[in-house]
Amino acid sequence: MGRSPCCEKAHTNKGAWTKDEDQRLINYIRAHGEGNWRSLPKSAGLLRCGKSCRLRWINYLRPDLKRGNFSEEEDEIIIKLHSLLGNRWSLIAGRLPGRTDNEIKNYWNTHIKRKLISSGVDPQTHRPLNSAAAAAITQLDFRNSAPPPAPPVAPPSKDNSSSAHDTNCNSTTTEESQAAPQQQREDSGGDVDLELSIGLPSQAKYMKSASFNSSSSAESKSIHKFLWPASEEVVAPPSSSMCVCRTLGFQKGQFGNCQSCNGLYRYL
DNA sequence: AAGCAGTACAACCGCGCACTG
DNA sequence: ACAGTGCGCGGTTGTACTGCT
Repeated sequence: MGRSPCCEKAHTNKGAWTKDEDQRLINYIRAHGEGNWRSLPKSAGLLRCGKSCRLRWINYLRPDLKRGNFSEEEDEIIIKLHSLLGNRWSLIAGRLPGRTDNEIKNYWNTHIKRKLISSGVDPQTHRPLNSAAAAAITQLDFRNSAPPPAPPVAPPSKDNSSSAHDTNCNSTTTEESQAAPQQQREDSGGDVDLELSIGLPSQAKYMKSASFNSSSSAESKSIHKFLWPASEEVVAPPSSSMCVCRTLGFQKGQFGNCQSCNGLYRYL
């Protein structure tokens, strides 16, 4: 049972976008807004896949994009968030206005990874490189008992990356999720200290993932912790129900006060 | 100047989830 | 409950650019 292709590949352009194509896309979105990506190319007179249009707009043409080099501060935020979230680029991008997930992902792979390695830090575990092997062995020892205190970083395989990470987050308490940053602070001489506290973003997609089967109160509390701005205290919502911040009318990715739990939440 | 290797980043691809009928 | 569709995400690839020999 195959998936229907997102577009007629035989009649679509591929590769670099021309200025004319960019202009058509910009004009169309200005007039009609974002969305309906599948039908957009035809309506806009573009011989492109809808997905390609969406990507071009989000990663390159959007007017609110901040082009140019990443600042030192942005570097630190990315490193910090990656240590907490792993390869959740879209979530990391949500904390960096004007930056896209693709941009951050590329920047990570080409700059930060190398920077961390050269300073003796494993970019996946955010631990000192020479102790990474020991950490792996330690994790193996946990396999027969409780879930290992794995670093909050997605493993390379996509199939189990999100599930492993989600499982970790779901049962993760604040102190657990801060273990890696704490380690990093010690390892990097304490130059990165954004005081970020974090838990699992309460996205329905994560709640519904195959790995999410938690029902304990502690875990259901932890899944209500959201990405927190620096220096904000993590406060779990008072009830185990879904936080209502999805209904408060925030723009996607924005932060705001949740009237239900009186906390600062990010609308996802 | 030419060739090569390394780097940067735009774009593509496949998959999973949400939504809808 | 189920299948089809659209969208978003993360991983990967392709290619232009840059620096070195």
